[in-house]
Amino acid sequence: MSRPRGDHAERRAVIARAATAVIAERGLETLTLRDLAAALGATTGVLTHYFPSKDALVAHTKELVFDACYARARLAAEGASGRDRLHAVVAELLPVDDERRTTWRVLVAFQGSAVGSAELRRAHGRRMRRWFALFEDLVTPLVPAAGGGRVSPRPAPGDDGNAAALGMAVALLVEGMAIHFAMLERPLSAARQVAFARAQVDRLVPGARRSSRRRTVAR
Amino acid sequence: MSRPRGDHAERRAVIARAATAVIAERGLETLTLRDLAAALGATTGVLTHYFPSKDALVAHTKELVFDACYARARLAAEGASGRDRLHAVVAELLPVDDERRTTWRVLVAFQGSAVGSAELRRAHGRRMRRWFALFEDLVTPLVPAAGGGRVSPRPAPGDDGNAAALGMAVALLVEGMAIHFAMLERPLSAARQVAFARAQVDRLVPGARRSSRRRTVAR
DNA sequence: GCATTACCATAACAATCGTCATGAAAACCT
DNA sequence: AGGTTTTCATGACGATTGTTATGGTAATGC
Repeated sequence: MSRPRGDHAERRAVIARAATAVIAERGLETLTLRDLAAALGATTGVLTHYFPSKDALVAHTKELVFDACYARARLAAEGASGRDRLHAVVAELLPVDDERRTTWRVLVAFQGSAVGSAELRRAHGRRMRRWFALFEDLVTPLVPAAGGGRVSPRPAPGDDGNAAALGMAVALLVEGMAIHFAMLERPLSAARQVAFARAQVDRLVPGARRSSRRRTVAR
Repeated sequence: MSRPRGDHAERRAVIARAATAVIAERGLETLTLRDLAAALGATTGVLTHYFPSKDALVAHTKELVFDACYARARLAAEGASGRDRLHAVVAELLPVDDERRTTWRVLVAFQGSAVGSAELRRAHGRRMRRWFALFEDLVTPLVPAAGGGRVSPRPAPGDDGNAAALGMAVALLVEGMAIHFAMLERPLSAARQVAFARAQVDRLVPGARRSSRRRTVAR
């Protein structure tokens, strides 16, 4: 048999990227294979060739968008440590440019489309758990005492002041801010977004005392 | 001309309530006038009689859901003051029962459908601003000093540690928690939700020192 | 009591969408 | 070079959807 001309996966990624652009602009409900093909400068024959169905195309697009967003966050976490690392990840996630703005809008569209299907809700929950685990790792070295029950004597299942709960809260707060900024008509400047997000995240994460290393190294 | 038999607005509200149930269960993209009429035990003739179009029906449903949610929050705020008031509003909003869970799921679906339309995005932004204003009111009496620039000497436009920014952050955090809990397959118990939300909100809102009035009056 | 109007079921229409079959052109392997 | 396979355009089909027209029934006003 003959080898495929181009990279099959790369071709699928190109289609998925075009799909993200169309979704961010015209929404997920009005996404049409014909419109998507037109955005690619092609016809629906391309789409049916690389994807068995529209659902498969949309699912693959969703995976790519989330994975890219998550990978970018993990990459940003490698360069620093401590609070700077948390700040770096937050700054990397915020919708400060067109690419990230479309990313968050597409994620919002996918989240909205997940309410109608238990299967999609479970997948959404799995993705959220990955975010929570990531932010738990970011927050753990910042929480003052690991097990020194300051206020809560018992290590509550998943509630009180442990690092897991704090990471979950930070993740939800950052996600909420990113979504809100991404949905704004006139985008907020990157400096405003980063300043606001850092201030609120720092409020949420303890250890702010003795943080007189004001406006630290991170540029 | 003859008078209308029943209350026209009430009939529209009944239809909108049925629409919320259908949307929370099967999603917004798959919402069909025929399905909605079947859920009402009627046919599409009812819908076309009370709404000029499907878009009008959906828009009215969205308004009703948001207004009910917002009114419930304001009502919960009337009974208490100080930090208890904030706690009461948070507990009132969390998806601790089926009704509130469907409310949040429908709100998520509407948020997702708003990404494709600049008009809907603007309406979404207006609704968010109402949430921010409400939470700013809740948080203002809790912020230590009104204008005593503790860290920020200049009153930044909307960034730093003022009550507006804090209210916005609390609103986004609460919204994020509510959405996350509402999307879970197996719902978290009301006690868990309230305990987690209060702990994180209290972490975000200053003045936690001297709050040794542990687990206060609110039941 | 009669005309009018609200209320709603029914059915048909036009448009749109995902899917699939067909076929042609280009690339690949031997 | 020839056969094979990938790649993709084209067009048609069936299903579904929002919308509209039509008609009937019951309630209301005069």
